[in-house]
Formats: sequence, structure tokens, C-alpha cells
Amino acid sequence: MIAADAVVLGREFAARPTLRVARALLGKILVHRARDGITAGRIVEVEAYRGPADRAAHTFGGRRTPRNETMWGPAGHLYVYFTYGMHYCCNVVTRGDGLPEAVLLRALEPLEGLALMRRRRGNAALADAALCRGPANLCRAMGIAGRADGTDLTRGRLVLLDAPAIPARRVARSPRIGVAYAGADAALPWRFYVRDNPAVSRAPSARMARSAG
DNA sequence: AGGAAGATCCGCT
DNA sequence: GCGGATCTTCCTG
Repeated sequence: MIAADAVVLGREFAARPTLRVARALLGKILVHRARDGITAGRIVEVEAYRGPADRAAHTFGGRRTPRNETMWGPAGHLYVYFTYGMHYCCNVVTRGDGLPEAVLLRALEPLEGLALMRRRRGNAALADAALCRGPANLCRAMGIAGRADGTDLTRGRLVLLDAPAIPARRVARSPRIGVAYAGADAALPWRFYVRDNPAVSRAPSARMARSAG
């Protein structure tokens, strides 16, 4: 359960260097008080995307498009994008001051609204740990879609709650998933996850690691 | 203008 | 492991 006195994270939490925000997001809680019910989960896997210099980022090279506009805005907002013709993925915008960086939320450990998550996923047989495993599954289970793009996470119905940090011995790092096209940047260890947590998505495949070289 | 590939997932093999 | 779903953006001609 979520503590009744849990504090909503403020803008200053996200307005820091992106790698630090990524690491600090592990253990924090994402809550969505939607019309069809409340869902919440603890963040157990994230990836950092560092703006113009990062070949894997949507804002690589300083590209500014309608899709990535939210990344150019203030920290603490939610950047939601649509991909592969059918999936949404969501990010916490970091930095601010015109630095278009963000942290992709890849997996949550479900805490509240598990029945609603199963309904949204359209699969009543899913194990708890599978409900928010993977960035698109996470969005689906949490009821996050394109209209949530640009939402201010520091107030409103979709927020981040403070919670105890994950101790260093339980945090693992790896290259990011699915960015083999990014050349040398594909090898950067900018994925952070909670070691041995069953809600964490797959490790990078050997094939992906090879093609990243 | 048209084609290709993507910060993905699922079902089948 | 592989292909299909089929939107957004980029690159080429």
C-alpha cells in the first residue's frame, strides 16, 4: 500500500542532471487517478536519454518536432510518444532550460489497481509482475496514452510520489534496450534497474549487444 | 513522393 | 527466433 502521507515530488527532483534523476527515480511511485479508477506502481526500471548529443534520443542533433516538443519544455512533465504504430511509451522530462532530456519509464512493480490494470491489458491471466513490465505495457496498464503528453507530474491526477530510495547494492546498470542503431551510444550503461526484481523487463539480447558494436 | 526503420509486444514455431 | 501490427519521422531522388 501507499503511505497516506506520501509527498508529491516537486519540480526540483526532475530538474537535475538526467543520469542522477534516472537513478533517483528507482523506488519512487507513479500514481494515476483516472476516471476509471486509481492505479499505482513502484518504478523498478528506467533509461536516461540525454538530448542533442545522444544518438539514441529523439532530440539527437537538436531536432525539434511536434512529437518531441514536450522534451524541450520544463522538467517534471510527462513526455508520451507513440511508436511502432500501436504503442505508447512515457518519460519524465529532466533538466529544463532548453536542454531536451528525459528518463524513459520501462517497468513498475504494481501497488494499486491491479484488477484495473488487468482489464486495461485485456488479459486476466497476467501475473502481477507482468502487468507493467516493458514501457508500452506500463502505459497500457496505467491508462497513459497520447493525451497525457505534456502533463505536469508535480500536480494533478498523474503524479510521482516520494518513497525510500533503492540501496546501491540493489541497483544494476546496463546498456539501453533496442537502441542498436545508435552506434557507440548504444553501449552507454544508461539503463538502471532493481536487481532481481521480477517486474523488470528482459536483459539486452546477445544479438542486440553484437549489433550494437 | 515514397520507402525504411523505430526507445515494442504478442503469438507461433 | 520471426513476423505482423501500421504511426511518426527522416532520408533520398
